[in-house]
Amino acid sequence: MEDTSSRQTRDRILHTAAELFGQQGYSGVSMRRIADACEMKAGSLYYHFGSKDEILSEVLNLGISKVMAAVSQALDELPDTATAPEKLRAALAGHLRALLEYSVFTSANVRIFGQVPEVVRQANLDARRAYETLWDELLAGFHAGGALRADVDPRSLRLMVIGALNATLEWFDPARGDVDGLAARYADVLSHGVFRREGE
Amino acid sequence: MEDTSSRQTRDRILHTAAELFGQQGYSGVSMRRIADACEMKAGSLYYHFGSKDEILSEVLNLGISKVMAAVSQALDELPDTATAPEKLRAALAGHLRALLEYSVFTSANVRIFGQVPEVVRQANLDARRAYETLWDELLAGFHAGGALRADVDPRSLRLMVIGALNATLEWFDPARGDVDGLAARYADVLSHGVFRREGE
DNA sequence: GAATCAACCTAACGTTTGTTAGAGATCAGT
DNA sequence: ACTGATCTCTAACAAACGTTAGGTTGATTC
Repeated sequence: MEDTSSRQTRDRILHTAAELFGQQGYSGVSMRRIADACEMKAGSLYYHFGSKDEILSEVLNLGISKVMAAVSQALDELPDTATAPEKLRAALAGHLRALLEYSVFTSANVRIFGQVPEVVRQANLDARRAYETLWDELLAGFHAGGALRADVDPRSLRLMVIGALNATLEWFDPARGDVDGLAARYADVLSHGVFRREGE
Repeated sequence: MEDTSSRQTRDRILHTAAELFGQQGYSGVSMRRIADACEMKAGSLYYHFGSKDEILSEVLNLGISKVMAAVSQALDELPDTATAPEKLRAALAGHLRALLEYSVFTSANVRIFGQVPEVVRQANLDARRAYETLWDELLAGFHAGGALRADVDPRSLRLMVIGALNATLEWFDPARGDVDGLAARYADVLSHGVFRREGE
């Protein structure tokens, strides 16, 4: 990735568009608003992108690749001796950091994917499936290793976990709370449940 | 609530708008599209509603009141002898039934609340707070009764639970799965966690 | 049967939408 | 100083937007 001035404005457009899409929805944001926020005119956007859909598509794809990289890295940094609960917590933290801390693309993806034109949604599905596979393999490892309870389906668990994480976007403010602490609490509840055990 | 013919088309407009808003976002749906789906002309909508925002506002408020009624009823139908896990499961089932099975208003609310004009969001906040209080009281009851683990904060738990439930909207298809079963699995994971206990 | 009313339609308003063509600006290489 | 490429602007296009005023319809009331 070269770092020309053209590339910089291109990135700025994508970053701005992701922010606005996440706040107001796809149709709620016009090309002129994006251009305004980039201190440009609407027509100039078309030098860098062929259409509004093309911006959206790139925003969505970036969203998945960022969160996928974050989770992969979090898992890679773990020692080989890490237990299943430790791996789970690391993966949660990776996902939450991308979602809440540094990736407007990931948060935009989560927020607007459901209301995006069919064509663009299709173009994002491959990336999404790859990310889901990452999780499925992690959870399948837990399952195969006997760490998971036998009556917990790994695939359903993936949907539940990722869903629960994505929902934090609606209320968690990273400026007022610690993301890693949040991940730890989620991992704890998921691992051990919320109710006191008998005999405690 | 009288059942005049005017009231019926009014309800039809609200129902249709909720469906479309949930699928395409608020700005993604025009008055003409709503009117089309209702077999009317756009201008006629203004006989029943003062503006598009007014439709949206009513959709959002209906969404909360429906899910609140569903959870209240699910809890009321429980015998007084019900345990904390049983109450939790009943509340989850009520929320999920409204969200996934019969209330397009609730699902629309969950999907678009984050990207709605400021004024309309404010107008929905009172209802939302009332619903949150319902959950807070339930969980505070668990806490006071000693059912909850001491290191689990009831308020954080509420955010986690409702978020996890709302996220099912993105993948669960009520035509292909059993909502009560889903609620049972969620309640089970939340209650006891996903990992095998030592000594099992 | 004339008058009244609720419910809907028609036709238009001013604005905003995504997009395009072509004209300017900026700057590096010669 | 000139050329060419790169980047942005201006100005406009047709279409769609939310909204409104006034007319048409069919049923109800006197």
